[in-house]
Amino acid sequence: MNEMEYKFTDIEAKWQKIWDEKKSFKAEKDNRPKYYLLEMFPYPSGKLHMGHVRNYSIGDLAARFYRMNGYNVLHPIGWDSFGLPAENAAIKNNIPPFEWTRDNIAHMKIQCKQMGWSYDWDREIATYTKEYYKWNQWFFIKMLEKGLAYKKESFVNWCPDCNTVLANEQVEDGKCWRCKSDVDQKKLEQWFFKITDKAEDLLQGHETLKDGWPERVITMQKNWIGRSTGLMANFKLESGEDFPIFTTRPDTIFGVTFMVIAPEHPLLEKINNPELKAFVEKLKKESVIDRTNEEKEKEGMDTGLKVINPFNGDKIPLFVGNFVLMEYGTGAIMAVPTHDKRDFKFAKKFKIPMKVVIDNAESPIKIETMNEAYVEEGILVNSGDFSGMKNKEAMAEIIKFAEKKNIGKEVVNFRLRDWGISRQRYWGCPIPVIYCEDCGTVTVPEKDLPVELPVKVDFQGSTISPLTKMESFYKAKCPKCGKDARRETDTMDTFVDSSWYYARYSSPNADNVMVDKEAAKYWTPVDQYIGGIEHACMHLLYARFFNMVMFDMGLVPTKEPFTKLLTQGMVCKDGAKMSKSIGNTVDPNEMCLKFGADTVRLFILFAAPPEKDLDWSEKGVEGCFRFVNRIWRFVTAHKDLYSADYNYNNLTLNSSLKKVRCELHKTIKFVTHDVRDRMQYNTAIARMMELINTLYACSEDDYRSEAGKTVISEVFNSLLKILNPFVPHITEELWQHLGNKELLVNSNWPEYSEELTHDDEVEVVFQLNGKIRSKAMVSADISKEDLEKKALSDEKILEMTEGKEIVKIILVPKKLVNIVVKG
RNA sequence: GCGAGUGUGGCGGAAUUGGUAGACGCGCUAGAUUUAGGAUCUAGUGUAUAACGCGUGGGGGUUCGAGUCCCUUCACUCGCACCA
Repeated sequence: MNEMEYKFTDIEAKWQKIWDEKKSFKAEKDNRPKYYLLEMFPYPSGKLHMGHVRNYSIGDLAARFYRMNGYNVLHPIGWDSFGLPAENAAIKNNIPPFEWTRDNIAHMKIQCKQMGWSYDWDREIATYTKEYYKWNQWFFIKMLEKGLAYKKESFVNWCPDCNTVLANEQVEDGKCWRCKSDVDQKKLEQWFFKITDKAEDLLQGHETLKDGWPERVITMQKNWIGRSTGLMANFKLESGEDFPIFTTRPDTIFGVTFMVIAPEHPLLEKINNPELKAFVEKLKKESVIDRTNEEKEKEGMDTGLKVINPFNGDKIPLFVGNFVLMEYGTGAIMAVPTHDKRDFKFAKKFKIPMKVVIDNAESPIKIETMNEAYVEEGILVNSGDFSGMKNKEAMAEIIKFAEKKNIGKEVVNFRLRDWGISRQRYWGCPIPVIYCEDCGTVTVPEKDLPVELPVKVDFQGSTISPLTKMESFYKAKCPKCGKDARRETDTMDTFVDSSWYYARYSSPNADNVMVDKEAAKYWTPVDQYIGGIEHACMHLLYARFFNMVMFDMGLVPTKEPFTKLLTQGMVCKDGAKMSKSIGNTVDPNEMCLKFGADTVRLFILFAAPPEKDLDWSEKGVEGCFRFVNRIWRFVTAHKDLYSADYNYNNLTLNSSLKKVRCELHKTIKFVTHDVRDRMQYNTAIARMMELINTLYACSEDDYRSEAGKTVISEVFNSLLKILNPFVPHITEELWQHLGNKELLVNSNWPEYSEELTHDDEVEVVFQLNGKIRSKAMVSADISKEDLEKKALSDEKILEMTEGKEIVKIILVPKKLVNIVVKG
């Protein structure tokens, strides 16, 4: 066997074992500046997929980079281990979710180590352990005490055949994915977190995040929160009863010709009309997504009731409609068909009269010829004293008028809804509440926490949560009066688990507190967070909300949990997202067996910049494998020339060695910049490939000279270090081959000399009217005058400017001379 | 529907501040080496009716100069509150 051969399997296993034994990545508090790098923790689905490989390879590169740059790096991992897939697997294969999850974690942990990711495994956490979810329960109680948790009735997708709640993704075309029966909307008592209480804070926080977060994530969150100022107008029913509605378009209030209420509106219960009742029941069955879909036919029916517009006294009909949601505003809207697309369609369908109140000065609007709503700006008409005003100005004026006349007031409204956390499922954190006939809703006392989730369960092929059938779980004593009572069998949304895990990593084993304040003070906030863009609104908003509450409680030192955020793109193949259902997945394990983890990591970092979608290509992986082999061959072939204590005293370099050295320093400069300032890893790798190409281009004789040995030594010394965060195993092995005793992971990132990055000569282009006509090599420090002279005396330029008038000359040092000519 | 993105060679992508479009890699072509294949090394590779030509989804604009800025238009992708 050739000892020069690159045996990646042995090499990778060897270094993984050494890092593990030496606990090379253990993070402990010390005097160095800390750097907390976190990737969104995985759901233990069974085995790693390429999305994981991408996410964690990006993070690992950064972690290793900051470690080499003198930071005390915290780089932890854990498992988001509650959730629906474990239940589905349990029903299908008759394995309890606990066992399924535990085994998946064990397997994926091995896989993580095989990728060479530098985690502090002593800080591993899993949300399905009682040591973790106990603090979910504790926090829930705190939220309740603060008035930030409450219970209310809310709707769920309900399959009457399976007798169970369905997630949105389990509803396909309004039918249950398992039994294909029609899905109902069922009203249930559910727990909510009052995230709307922090809506203003969440918006304000964006100010502190704007330097570290992608602009588009902030924009998405702002839109998701959807703050709008509008008018709460006091319409009245004919009976005199108050009927307030919220509108963001008070300027159109004189044009209201009908009103619409949500099918869930309580007013409907008072109307005794069997036909209407049946219709309302039908509407209630539609899912929210369908109802708000503009494509979908607008359904509605006249309730027979009339409403009075307090601004002009108009008596208008009240409809019930599927597109109005009880959750938003007051569950009722005023409809202005002439100036709202949805209202227009609805009015046409039900032949409701219309009234123009905003007119276009250039081409006046006529109702008879209107075939769509006029939603542009304009001048108010038919609007009492406000007629003639610009509609934008009228908004504020009408609100002012309403407040003075006491027929309405300015209200800030949010699109953001409170966060429903109840799940009628087994595999989640139990909600620590007991229902007593006498005392009502009673929280479980802190000393009795955690409320343990039983792990020995049998689904018996059914989708219904086993907790509801398990007496030993739901039978409880009331903590207040001691009487027999019933325990809550709903569990928490798994987003609760993932809303504070980043803080837990600072003190993962604390058994008396949720988060150790001192530890959190040192380690949090997360300096760099990395995960998919799909979490832009939900997870990232929930976590920010939790952190604000934890900040208020003094548990964490900052309001915001994640200083910088990187959203990585998807991994695609054949033009579509890699997914099991499409069947275009590539198994990371197989790739590692074929090429080694170093190559797989390198490819995934090289194929696209982190933020963009990445196209998987095995040919591309082979290309990276070639590059890794080129490094291996070059270093092993020249290792006898290396010495750790090289120096350049009294040495002069010939031009090719000078070029090698210049390329080295340029490479260090650009890689450092790309990794630290731009997080643009694909170009960093391209730079290193160029350096390897340069190394191969220089002659053996040059390398074998005294000066060459010194250059080789400097090159190896720096190159292996800058390559290390990308391909940690092979570089560590080569580093050892060179005779170094210290681990490369403990070495420092190399410095570069700015002076050495400068070329003696640069190529400058000569343009005529912006088009390149000639090029020349010039000394890098040529004066402007000389450069201009050189351009004007260039043969090609002389030829082409002959007989023409030179109007202007533009000079960009080291780049170009542009001569502007006339005629 | 609402919200957010992306369009550059045969392909993945590069171009950091408006300044040489196509770095780097894949693929392809030729050569060297090899019994052959593979591997490796070297050279070439946007297009072309070969010109002071054309070229960053299409059209228009600003500028000495536009992939980059502005207007407009088309196509595709992702998220939407019980998947995580």
